[in-house]
Amino acid sequence: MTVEPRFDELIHAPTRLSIVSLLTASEWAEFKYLRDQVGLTDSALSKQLTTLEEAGYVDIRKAFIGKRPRTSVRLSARGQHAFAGHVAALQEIVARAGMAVLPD
Amino acid sequence: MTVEPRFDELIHAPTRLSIVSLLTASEWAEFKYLRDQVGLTDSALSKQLTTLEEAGYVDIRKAFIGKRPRTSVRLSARGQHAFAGHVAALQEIVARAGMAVLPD
DNA sequence: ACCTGCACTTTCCTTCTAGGCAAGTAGTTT
DNA sequence: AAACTACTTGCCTAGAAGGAAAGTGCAGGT
Repeated sequence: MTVEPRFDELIHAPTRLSIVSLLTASEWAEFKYLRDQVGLTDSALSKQLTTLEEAGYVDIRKAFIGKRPRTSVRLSARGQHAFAGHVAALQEIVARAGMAVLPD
Repeated sequence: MTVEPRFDELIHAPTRLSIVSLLTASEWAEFKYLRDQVGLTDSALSKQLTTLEEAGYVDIRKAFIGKRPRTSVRLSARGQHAFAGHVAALQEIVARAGMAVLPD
């Protein structure tokens, strides 16, 4: 169950970090939901999802709910693994940091 | 001892994150040491340190060791606090992320 | 006095990225 | 046919990062 720490620049970027972390919490997440949670425009989110998809980190499902299209996204196995690796890398950084005297 | 989580974009950026985390581990760190650890050119590091100094996150000491100038850097109290807050924010993100089934 | 070297700093330049807006696409409803 | 929903793509701008090279200040050698 040991995950090799691997700092992932693609995941690290603030917006994608929030997108990915939202996705770990859910199975399929809808486009509008993500857009509102991360606070992006449709276009910006669309591009980030494309970036994540091209990296193989997310699966994108375009389904019809009734007669309206719905785009949903989830982390792929690769994406989950990359996220876990990135978190491990961050934890390593924090661990190396002495976590010394913190002035309150 | 509770640190309020506060995502800090300035600290989050990869190079500065590594600089700051190196600084938490030491008291005063020398320019050359930092430069080699983070793998930057002199100019790039100099600029990052200026950025951190302007944010009030580091103290920069220019002393003469023998007759040669030595620039050393350390985290300021502000910098330590900001780093701790950022780490707390990251931990919150990780905590919210279900940390679900990780395929090995 | 002059030139070189060290230890950075600053300037200039290129590249990359993110995000907004507006236009485009496709199917749907009125 | 026009408008609307749900995105996607193209165009553009602004900001950030980093390298190369020139600049600064002090020290030592010739």
